[in-house]
Amino acid sequence: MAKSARRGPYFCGIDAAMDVVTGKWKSLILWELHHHGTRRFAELRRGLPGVSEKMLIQHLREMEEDGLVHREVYREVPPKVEYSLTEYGVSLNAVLAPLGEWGTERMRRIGAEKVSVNAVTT
Amino acid sequence: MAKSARRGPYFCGIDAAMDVVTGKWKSLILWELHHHGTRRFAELRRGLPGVSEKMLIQHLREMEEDGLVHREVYREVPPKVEYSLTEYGVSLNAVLAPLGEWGTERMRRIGAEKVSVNAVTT
DNA sequence: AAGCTTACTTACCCACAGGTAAGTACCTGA
DNA sequence: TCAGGTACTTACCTGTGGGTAAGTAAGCTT
Repeated sequence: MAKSARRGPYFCGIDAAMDVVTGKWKSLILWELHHHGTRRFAELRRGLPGVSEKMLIQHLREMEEDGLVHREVYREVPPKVEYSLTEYGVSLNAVLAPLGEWGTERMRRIGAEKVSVNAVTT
Repeated sequence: MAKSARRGPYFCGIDAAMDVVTGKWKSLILWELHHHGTRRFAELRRGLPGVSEKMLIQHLREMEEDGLVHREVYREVPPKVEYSLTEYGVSLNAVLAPLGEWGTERMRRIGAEKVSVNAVTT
């Protein structure tokens, strides 16, 4: 193991920012936490249709390492863990917003479909 | 092969935008073209220390497919090809700017090094 | 006629991102 | 007593992103 890193060296700022966002589900996790404020592990899993438990945890751990996500453990049974964005994570989400709008426009432009996130009618 | 794609379906806008930016050198190419306006193949290669010719072309082709980059061929010998950003590419770069600043701040925060892009004293 | 230039193309290879699936510990409800 | 829910952990496997390096076409220079 001993992967992780994400400490450069980088070519430029975008490079450094991308390093933290790269990962199939990271931006989605950011989005999910931003919208719900606080989510439990299983809630996140249900909110990201297709994610495997392994990748979800791995990404959450890395984002915690990077200071984007806060992990709150409640010592109960059954276990309860709540994830939320840190200030830093919120700030990242903020600068991602314009990119998100650009992407939404791109979806219109190329007529891309949206993944059905139905179910979660909660 | 027949890879490429980059047509969704996507979970959200960020997802759709990331799809176009993902690739080790794409954001750097965007940056390079943004700063120089127009660059020849070999100039780009020199501007992105470490990039292989294969990846550079592959990325340029994909970005052309995606409408971000314009490729102008001059039928001369030796061959001359100029790459530049399209309006669409420029607009992507614009929304990436805040992300770039966030990344620059992150580099300060974690004390990351910058890749030396010396040489290119041109 | 050999060599240099540019802009690729092609074949081959490896590391790693990410998926699948089973296992763990603990308690609750049927 | 046993399935079910929580939040993971671990082992294993595969696809592919990206690297290396050699080859190609065409004309100019020496």
